[in-house]
Formats: sequence, C-alpha cells, structure tokens
Amino acid sequence: MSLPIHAILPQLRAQLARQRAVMLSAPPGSGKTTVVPVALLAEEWLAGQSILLLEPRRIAAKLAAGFMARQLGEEPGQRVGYRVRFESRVSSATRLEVVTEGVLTRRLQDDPELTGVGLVIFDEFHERSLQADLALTLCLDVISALRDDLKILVMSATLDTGPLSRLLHDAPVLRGEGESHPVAVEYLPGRLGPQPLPRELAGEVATAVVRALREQPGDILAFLPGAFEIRLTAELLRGALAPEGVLVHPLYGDLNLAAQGAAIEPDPQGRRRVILATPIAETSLTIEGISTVVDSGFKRQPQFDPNSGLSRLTTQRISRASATQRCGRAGRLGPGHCYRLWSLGEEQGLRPFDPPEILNADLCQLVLDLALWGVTAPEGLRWLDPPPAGHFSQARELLQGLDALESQGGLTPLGRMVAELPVHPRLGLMLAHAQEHGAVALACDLAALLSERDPLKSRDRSADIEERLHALAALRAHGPAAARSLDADPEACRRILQTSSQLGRLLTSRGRVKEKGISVGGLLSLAFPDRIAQRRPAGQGQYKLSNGHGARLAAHDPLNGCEYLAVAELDAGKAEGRIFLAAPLAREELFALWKGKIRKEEKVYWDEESGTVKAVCLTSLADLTLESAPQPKPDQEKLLSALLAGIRTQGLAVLPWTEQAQALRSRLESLRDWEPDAGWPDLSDGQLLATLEEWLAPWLTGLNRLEQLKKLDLAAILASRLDWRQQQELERAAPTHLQVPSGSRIRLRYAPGQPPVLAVRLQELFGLTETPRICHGRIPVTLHLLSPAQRPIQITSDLAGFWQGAYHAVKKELKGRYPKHYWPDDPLTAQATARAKPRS
DNA sequence: CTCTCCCT
Repeated sequence: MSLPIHAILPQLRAQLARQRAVMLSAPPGSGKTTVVPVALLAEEWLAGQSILLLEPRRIAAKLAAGFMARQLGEEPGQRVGYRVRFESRVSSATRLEVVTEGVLTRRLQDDPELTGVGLVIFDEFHERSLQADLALTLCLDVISALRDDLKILVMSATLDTGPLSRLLHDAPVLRGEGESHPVAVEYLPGRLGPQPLPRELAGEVATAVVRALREQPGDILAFLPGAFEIRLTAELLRGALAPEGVLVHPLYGDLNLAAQGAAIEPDPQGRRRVILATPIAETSLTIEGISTVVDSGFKRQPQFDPNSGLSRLTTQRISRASATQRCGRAGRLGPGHCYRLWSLGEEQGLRPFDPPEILNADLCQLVLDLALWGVTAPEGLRWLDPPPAGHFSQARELLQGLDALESQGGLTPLGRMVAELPVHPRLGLMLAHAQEHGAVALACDLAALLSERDPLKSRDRSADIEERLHALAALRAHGPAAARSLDADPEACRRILQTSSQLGRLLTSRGRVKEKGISVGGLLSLAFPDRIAQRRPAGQGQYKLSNGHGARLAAHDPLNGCEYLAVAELDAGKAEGRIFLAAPLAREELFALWKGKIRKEEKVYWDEESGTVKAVCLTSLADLTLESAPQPKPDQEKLLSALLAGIRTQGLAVLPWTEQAQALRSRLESLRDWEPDAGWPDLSDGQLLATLEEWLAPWLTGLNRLEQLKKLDLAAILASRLDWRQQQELERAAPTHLQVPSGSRIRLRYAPGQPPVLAVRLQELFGLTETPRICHGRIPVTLHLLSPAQRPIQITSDLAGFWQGAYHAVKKELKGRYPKHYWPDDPLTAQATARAKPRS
C-alpha cells in the first residue's frame, strides 16, 4: 500500500539522522501517524532505544497502535504498544509506545531522563493542547539538561511553522502531501453578524442544509457551535424534511455511545442523512460517507478570566485553519462540496489559526506540574507560547491559598501529593483533606463526577450534585436500569465509577482520620473555597460568591432555598455566573470547616440611605459577610474617615455654606488670583475635597450624621486656615466693605476670576473723583451705579470718565423721574448723600 | 444557551 507520506520518508530519515529536531507538516490523509513511527524503528541513531508517539486522544492512540501492530503482523503489546488511562498494552518487547498526553507528562515527571527512549513524536501538534505544549517544553528542557541525544519529531496538519522551527533551534520543516479529493467551496453570505443568536444561526444552517440536499448528492455534515443550536436546527429540519425520508442526527460529546454511533455509521437502508455536529466532528470523530459540508463558521469556546478564576463559554468565529479542516471532511471519499455561511470578504477577517489552549486556560495543573518539575517561574523554560503572566499568577495564588504551594512557589508536602493525583489540583486537595475527615470514598466519587461529563441529561436537571451521587449509588447497587430510572446515563455513570475507583486505589490507607464527618457541600468547599455561595437577601436564586462575584441558580432549581452552597461548576457569564453543579452547605459546618479563614472585624462605613455613619462588627469569610452586629463604641478614627467619605460622596454642598462663609471663600479665591505667589490657600472644590482630613476633620469630633454638620461655623473654620498676619492682610487687601463719600459702608461682591463689584447709589459717590481700588491699589472695583430706587443705571470702572461724560445725560433723565432728589450740575464738588438730599 | 479533550 502506498501513501503520500512514503514519498518524503527518505528525506525525513536523512534529516532526523542529522538533526536534534525535525518538523513534518502534512494534511490529513497523508498516513503520517501510522507510517512514520514504524518506518523509524530501525534507524541506526535510535541505537535500540524506543519511540514514544504522543496522540491527543485515547481512541486515536489505541487505533494507531492496533493498526501499526497489525502491519508488523502482531497484536498491540508486542513491538508496538500503547498506554492510555485505565488501559495499557506494553511489554518488554515494546519499542514503539503510543501514549496520550497525561501519560507522557506523568512519564516525564517520573523519569525526566526518559530512560530508553530515543525519539519523541508529537502527532497532531497543530491542535496545540495545553498538555502537548507543556510536554514539548519539558522535552526541550530534558534535551538541554540531561539528554542531548534525545530527538524530537513534531507532526502536524497546517501549523504556523516559523515560530516552532525557531523554538527547535531552526529545525528543518518537511512538507508532505495529503490524499484527499478536491472540495468545491461555495460562499453563502447570510445575515449572520459577529454574535448571532442561536435561533438566527439555526435558521441559516437549516436553510443551507435544505439547499445542499437539493443541489448535492450524498450525506451532509453541518458544523454548529453547540448542542442548543443543534437541537434548534434539528427541529427546523425535521419539520421541513420529514416527508422526504431524510434522517437527521445530532452529534456532540454529551451524547451516549449509541447515539454517537448512529450519527457516525451510514444508514443501512441507504437513506440520506444530515449530521448536525459540534467541532467534535472536526478531528475527534470521523463520519463515514460525507460528501457535503455546511459550515456555520462558529464554535463555542471557553474563555478563562483570571480575575474571577472562572471560565465563560463564548460563541466565536472559527479560524481559517478550522474552516479548512471542516471543508476537508467532505473530500474523504471523492470530490465534495462545502457551503460556508460567510463571504470571501469576511473570510479575510478570520484568524489564520486557533489560539493555543495555553493562552486561554486555567493554569492550576500546569503550575503544579512545573513546581513538581522544579520550576517556579515559566521564564525558566522555553515555550512556543509562554503561559500568560496573569493566568499564571492567578493559578499560583489559588494554589498558595490552598496550601499546595509555598510563598516562593515551591511545592508543600500537600502540594506534592496533589501533583501526583490524576485530577485537577482543586479536586486533589479535596481528596487529600478527605482523608483527615474519613470521607475518602465520597470524595473519590465527587472528584470523579467533576472530572467527567455530567451523567444527568434532562434539560431541567437540578444543579444539586447529590442527585448525581444518588444515580451513582443506584448503579452500584442495582445496575444500569436503576440509574436510568433516575434520569442518569448509565455509561456516563460507569465512567465516573471507573475514575472513582482509580482514585480510591491511589488514596487508600494513606493518612489517618483526624476529624469526623463532612458533608458533600463541606468537601466541595475544600476544593472551591472561592466559590462558597451565600444567598442574597432579596434575590431569587441569586447568590454572592466568596470571591466577590455574583452567581445564579436556574429559576426552578430545588437548591434555591439554601442559604449557603458550595459551588463546583459555573459559567462566569457576563454579569452573573450560572451555577451548574453545587451542594448545600450548612452554616454550622461552614463555620467549623473554615474557622481558620473566618475574620472578625469592625467596619465603620458611610450609609448613603440614612445619611449616617454606621458601625458594625462583621464576621466574614473572604468577600462574604456571615454575621453583622451593631458596634456600640466604634473607633473614633474610623468613624471620622467614614464621615469624610460620606461628605465626599455627597459633595461640598452638604456643608453649611452661609453667606459669610461663601463671601470669605470668594475673597480668598480672588486674592489667590490677583496674588498667585502670596501663599493664599487654595479653596477650590477639588482642593477642599481632597484635603478634608486637614481642614475639616479637626472640627468633626463626635459627629456621625450629616445633619450635625449644619452646626458647623464654616466661615470660622475656613478663616482658621489663615494665620494672624494673613487675616490682617485679607481685611486690608480684600475688605468686605468699602466706605463711600456718603459715609455708607457698602458690601463688595467677590467672584473668582472677576473684578470685585461695588453696587451703590450714584448719589452716594458725589465728590469721589477716581474709581476705588483694592488689593493695595492694584485692582479697580467695578461700579454698578444705581438709581435712587436701586435700579442699575451704568456699569463702569472709570468713575472720572463717567462724571465728565455720561453723567449729564443720566442726570437729565433721573431728574425727570426723581424730581425730589439731589441732582447737582457738578458731581465732583457736590456733597454725597445717602438720602434724597444732603442735610443742609 | 453546558465547548471539547485528557491523566501512574
């Protein structure tokens, strides 16, 4: 049998003989997975050592091993073997061992020299899983420190080869051909925006599928983002296609094996089929007999947020690499056709490749693996894409908080134990602590449940994890039918039990029971202390998490009545997370389990609603307030700063700004304008608010409510900011009043940025030749000249000019209106008066 | 409106 990959085998052999690392890029169907490893077994440089072949999935590992073994006329476990979780076929004769990712990481940790291994092959490296990236990084570390004879071969479909080649010290890149048939691509741009609603998306896909059925022969594979859109599309299609006898099969990971099998196998009666699939059909499952693909262009992906430590599922546009991969699914049998629900223009906007998982994942396990490797900072190793610093430190802080890591990043004894358990570190910690509580068996079931798919499938299932435990118990005691009667999938339950018993074997007889009794919720809280949830007082199914974030139960979930929950799984959501798995946590148990982390503190704070400062004694666990009691004798300093905080939120207007206080402030502000270098204090709003502690606080002793502020003498308080000399100078340079020739003392009005205003009846100024000035003669006042009835007549800052000019016209007019008043012809020599006429 | 895969 000849495959395209045979053409480049000689080149590959030659390069591997010379180089430490080689890359081989070839599309699906080239035969690289099964041809290359066997072909290299007899190489001289291998010197009798074995080859490790890394596959991303168990099923692929077993299939590849089986295929290669049979090519050699053997069964797996002889020269070719495999090792995946729960199952291995290897012997002393095994020279080629196909492993999955977790097994390789474990192997590296147990034997960093990779004794007896001469070559590690990374298959499907373009998938860029977190574990494959980590394994490559660790292998590079092995080569540079311990094994300069170890070789690496990275095989992939389309991959951005440049950065990887550089990481591998300019490894040569060989390119192979694939064996596939041409696929015609047709663009069907629709109405789908960047964030389509599930209904819109399902409608577009259903329309395209109907068209494909009309225009193309054979079975059709449509790619949708998730199970929800698949259900919607199936409903639309079943309505439209029922009479034509076309079969519609959903296909996604949560389906049981029988349903997946039905979607994968051709129909025995030869009826046409439409398979509606998630990205599971992109690489993990191959469907027989597909000649047409309909690609929605979207997929659902988790988005990790290091701020909350939570992931959120988001529906995103796929990459061009992903679109190519999906398209290729139509060309396995013969020429195919692919409908893309976007335009050529939109295609230019797609990312060329999917981002590697390491950029977007929870890094707890990676941080722990590195610590076990002896590395506390990622900078110490060489990465294709280094783990993001924020994600890394979030994971590190979480593990430090759980006592798995020292403050320097090294493993604690507890952390070492957890690092060796095949579960997420959170669950490993729960298992470790469960030993002290004598609850290992229960904890194993819980850890397994949370590591595998949810066994409950009904759409209105409760988030209560105890319902899953009941299903497991039913399966153990009475078999599959009992589990099914509880709405649980027996297959999923069996997988959980398998994981649980593996964990049980790893944990038995370690440690001694120190404490007795712990509930399911209690155990979960040990793994997820940041996700202890407290019901909000008024909320319906709304909770607050101990990490400060909000979360919500489905409306009719029976868990709704619980005051406290330990939440194991939730989607971060946009504003509020959705709780998918949780268990009730009794208040007494919460206090008992977490007494070491529960704090009591006095909190004095500003209560907006009542306009007062309140003082309480709080019992809290992280961001949750467990108890709150009034504090009769609050700390004076805290009281004061809470009151100041209240003033800050309300603004300066809550202070009693009497006319006098305002005038004082205006005078000082004006002076600051006129004499910027004279050291006058800054009394602007911003500055006053910023320096409340300095100028206002000393006057607030013993006060705790806003209304008490009304008693303050603000003018005196502001004046006290000036020393004695400044106060004298203020009176001289910016007086409150000016005396005019009539003898009256007239108030001066100050406004920042403007000259002072003297509003005075014209007749009181007779005899005054020049405009009055203040601020040591530098600032002329603006005169608002008034009629005897106090009506404004003229505004001027040039009194001499007024007397000479405009006065005579004004006089004439006013004389007519106020004949009893005194209107002299020569205002400069006339006697000023505050009355109608001067006293004679 | 619950993606997918994986672990001595």
